Amino acid sequence: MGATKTSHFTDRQNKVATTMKALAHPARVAILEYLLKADACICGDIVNELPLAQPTVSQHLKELKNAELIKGDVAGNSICYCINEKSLEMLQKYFAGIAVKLEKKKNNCC
Amino acid sequence: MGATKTSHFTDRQNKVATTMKALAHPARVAILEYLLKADACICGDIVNELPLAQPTVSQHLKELKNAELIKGDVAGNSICYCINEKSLEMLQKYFAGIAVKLEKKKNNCC
DNA sequence: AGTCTTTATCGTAATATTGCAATATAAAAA
DNA sequence: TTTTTATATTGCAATATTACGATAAAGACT
Repeated sequence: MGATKTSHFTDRQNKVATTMKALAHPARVAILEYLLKADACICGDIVNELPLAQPTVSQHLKELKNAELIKGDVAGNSICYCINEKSLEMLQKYFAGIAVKLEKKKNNCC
Repeated sequence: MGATKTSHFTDRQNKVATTMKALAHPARVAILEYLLKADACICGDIVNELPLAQPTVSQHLKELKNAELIKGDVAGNSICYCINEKSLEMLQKYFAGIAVKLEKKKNNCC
């Protein structure tokens, strides 16, 4: 074994897990936070910002893109990566929903 | 190589990534959602709920506990696992903060 | 005491992730 | 067209994760 048994869980649970996995590495968190505060979003800037080699950063960008957390537009010679607002809005709502449910529960256990 | 270069990132970025990693598996998302809706929080119930063997579930529970997303109290013979509200509140605020920053940016790029 | 029930841990095989050097690709500049 | 610049891909070694059978540990119940 060793592979995640995705088929046994709901699409929703797999989607959440996949999105979380994309943020389960400090480099990818750093990329997201950089895109959030920077004016530009050129790949080269991100590579310069991070303490990792260019191929490694490229791989992390690919994973963020696969998870639809960012999108990349060709800008002449380079690529402009930007945050995909929809996915982050989804995450925000997911945790806001959890907070509401927790509020309703009000520690009625443990 | 193969190990994450945590030392090159901020404590905050590593903390976020670690918390996300704990939710980067559908079984752990399912556990969280079960604890959110269930009245009880006994380990055995979780094992019955999930399509995985008992040792596997135990391992996932341990990871959620290490990430401080849940806590486990001994209840006689069994263990009562509950959601750690503080960590989920932290996550909710993290994504709410991102949403605010995105609002301010208002798509001024790409 | 012995037995049952519940949960954790160990050991290990299968698979996935991380990181980077080397190389490929493709548009821009000369 | 050649060269430079920017990014992606390939290949591979090191490490981490996932899953589970076997077994251990610890409280509950005769």
